[in-house]
Amino acid sequence: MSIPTSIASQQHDHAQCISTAMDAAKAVCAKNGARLTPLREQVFRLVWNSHRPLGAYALMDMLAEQSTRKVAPPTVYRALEFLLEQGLIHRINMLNAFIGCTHPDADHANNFLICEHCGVAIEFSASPLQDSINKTASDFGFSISAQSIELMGSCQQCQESQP
Amino acid sequence: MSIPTSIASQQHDHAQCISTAMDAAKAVCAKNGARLTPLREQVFRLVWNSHRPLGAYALMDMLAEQSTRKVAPPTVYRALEFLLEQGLIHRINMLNAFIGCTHPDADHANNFLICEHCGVAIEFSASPLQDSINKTASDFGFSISAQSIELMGSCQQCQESQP
DNA sequence: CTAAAAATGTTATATAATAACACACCTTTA
DNA sequence: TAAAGGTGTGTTATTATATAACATTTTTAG
Repeated sequence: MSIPTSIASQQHDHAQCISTAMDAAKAVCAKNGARLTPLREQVFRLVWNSHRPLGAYALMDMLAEQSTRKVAPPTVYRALEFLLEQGLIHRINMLNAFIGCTHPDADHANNFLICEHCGVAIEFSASPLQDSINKTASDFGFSISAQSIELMGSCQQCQESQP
Repeated sequence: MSIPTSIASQQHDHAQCISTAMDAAKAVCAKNGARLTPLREQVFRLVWNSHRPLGAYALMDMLAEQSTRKVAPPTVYRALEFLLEQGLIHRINMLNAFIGCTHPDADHANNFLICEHCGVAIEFSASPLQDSINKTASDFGFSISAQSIELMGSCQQCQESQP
């Protein structure tokens, strides 16, 4: 498990959280020779403003608010595409939404627990799960190029507060 | 593994395949006191016409072809919603598309291998995988209400024929 | 038979994503 | 330095996916 549950509780230092993500992002881009332009960084920060997946149009509205100038869909989609390519964010397919990757350097498990009450998504990786996935694919002679594992439900706190 | 790989090969008796699915669907609806109306059955058959996930608008076009009358989106979306509720089809989130469920009576694992070359999607279930999923959720105190496991890649035959 | 419920038809609209082309800013190099 | 090419962004239009809201028909239940 790569992420402590406390993230879901909003009881963590989120400024620190963003700062760490920002540093990691810069390192990744430097390593890849990719340019984290001001626009891309702005979108990245917006994505990281919460631990909730955000839709492209929500991000676009936030961008527009921040920059006074009009912002069109391709602007945000291109930034998102770049961030996805660099492995700095993930797309949550069940929600058509995007969320910051919490371990951009490690293996890219891309597994999520998503709370349908508070909206928080927690990225996790678990070796036995991945082993099982790989074994299944192997049994079918299937070669995996991308995997999406999304578990929708209720996080611990929402279960406790909404009985 | 609930589905033989041979399904992917299109070397199976697909008429039989549809017929079996149709019988199972009728049984499920009977059990649930749900009405498999002509329209819903028509959509179900269209979904089952291949082992490839089909988009709602593709299904709509097929419906329109079959029925001479004009068909609007809500028509097909409502039928799809019904079939989803009854567990007779699944939605592939990575593709915004729908596919027939190959084991509508059993537990609903909802796990897919999807070939990006031939488009065939194979539903599978694997106990160790599910155990691992459940353990992860349990570790986080997370209660799962819906799960989506989609593995995109290349099936055995496509790997062999496209080296 | 009649009222309520369920299903379908119909029109409009919301939401998500991309295509196509223009322009600006580099950097390379001739 | 100027031309050429690449990359990133702006802009407009369009495509793709999905739902809201209300009218009408069909089915079921009392």
